[in-house]
Amino acid sequence: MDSKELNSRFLHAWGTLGGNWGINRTMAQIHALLLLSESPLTTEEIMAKLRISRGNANMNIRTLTEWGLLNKVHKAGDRKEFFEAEKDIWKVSRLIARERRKRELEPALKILEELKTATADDEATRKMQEQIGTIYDFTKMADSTLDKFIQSNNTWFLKLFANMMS
Amino acid sequence: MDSKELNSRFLHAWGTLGGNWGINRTMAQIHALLLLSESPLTTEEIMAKLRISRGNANMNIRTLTEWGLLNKVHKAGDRKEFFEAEKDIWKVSRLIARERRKRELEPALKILEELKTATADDEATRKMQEQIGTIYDFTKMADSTLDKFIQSNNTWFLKLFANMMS
DNA sequence: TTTAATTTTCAATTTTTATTGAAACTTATG
DNA sequence: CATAAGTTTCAATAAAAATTGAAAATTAAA
Repeated sequence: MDSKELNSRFLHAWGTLGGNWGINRTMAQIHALLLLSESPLTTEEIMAKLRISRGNANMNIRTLTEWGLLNKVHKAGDRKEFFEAEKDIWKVSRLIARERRKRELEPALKILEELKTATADDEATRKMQEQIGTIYDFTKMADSTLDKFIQSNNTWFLKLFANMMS
Repeated sequence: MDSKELNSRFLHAWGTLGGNWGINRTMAQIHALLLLSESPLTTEEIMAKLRISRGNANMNIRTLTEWGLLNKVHKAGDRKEFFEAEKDIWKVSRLIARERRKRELEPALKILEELKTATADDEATRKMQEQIGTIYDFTKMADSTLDKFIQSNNTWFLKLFANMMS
C-alpha cells in the first residue's frame, strides 16, 4: 500500500468514527489529515486535500482549535496561518470528552437534579421522582467518572486499565 | 410539581441527552415514557402520549426491543402488544454500549487493524502507519474497556468507581 | 375460512444538520 | 495610508436523518 491510499483510507475511517461520536465528519477528517501530516498545513491546503469549501474549512478548523485539538503555527516570512494537530491520542480523547461533557452531559444533569429535588404534589409524582432519582445518581456517577478521566494523565488510564482487566 | 409536568420535563431532558448519545430523540422518549410508566403501554398509547405517527412508533419500538431496552408483554384477554422498559439503568447503559460498540467501534477497528498491518510501500507510508498504529492501540484499549463494562454487573462498576475516585 | 384487529413496510415529505461561496471584514506590508 | 493577502461571516443550498401516513401483510377470533 502506498502513502496516498493509506492516507485516504484512514481519513475515511476516522471520519466515519468521528461522525458517530459527536464530531462531524469534516471536523474528524481535518483532524485526521493533520494527524498524519508531517508538517502543519494551511487552510488552502486543507481545502484542497479534502475538497471542501473555504467556509466549511474555516468553521471546522475554528471549532477544532477551540477544542484544543489543533494549534496555530506561524512560519517566519509567511503571513498565512498553519495548523498542526494534537497528536497524543490520549490527550485528544480527553479534550473531546471535555467538550462533550460540557455541551451534553452537564445541561442534562442540571435538569435531572432539578426534577429530583422538586417538591412532589402527589404520590404518582413521588414515585416518578424516585425513578428519576436513580437515573440522576447514575448519570452523576458517569459524569464524575468522565471528569476524572478528563483531568487524568496517560498513566492513570493505563493503571486503571490494568486494574480493570485483572 | 405535578406528575404531568415532571413526566414531560423528564421526557424532554432524556430525549435530548439520548439524541446526543447515539439514540434518536423519539427512541429515547419512548424509553423515557415507559421508564416512568407504572404499567406497560400499547403502541397506540405511546403514539398518543408522544404525538408521533404509527410508523415512527413502530420502528423505534422495534429497535428498542432489538436492543433489549423494551420487552413485549401480553395481557390475558387482550390481543394488543404491551411494552415495558428495562428499568435498571445500569443494564440500560450496558445494552446501549453493546449496540454502539457493535455498530460503530467494531467496524472502525477492523479498518484500523487492516491499515496497521498492511505492507508499507515506502518510508512515508511506514511513518503514517506508525501513527495509525498508536491510534489503533488506543482504540483497541477503549474497545476492550467498553467490552469489560458490557459484560460486567452493577457491583463491578461501583468497585471501579470507588477505585478510580481514590 | 373469512373477517377485523393489529402490526409492518416504505415511498414521499418534513425537519435538521452540514456545506457552499461570495461578500465583508481584518491585518500585515509596501 | 493604501492595498492586497488572508480570514471570517452568513444567507442560500444541498445532503442526511427523521417522520408521516396510507397501503400491504400478518394474526387471532368468529
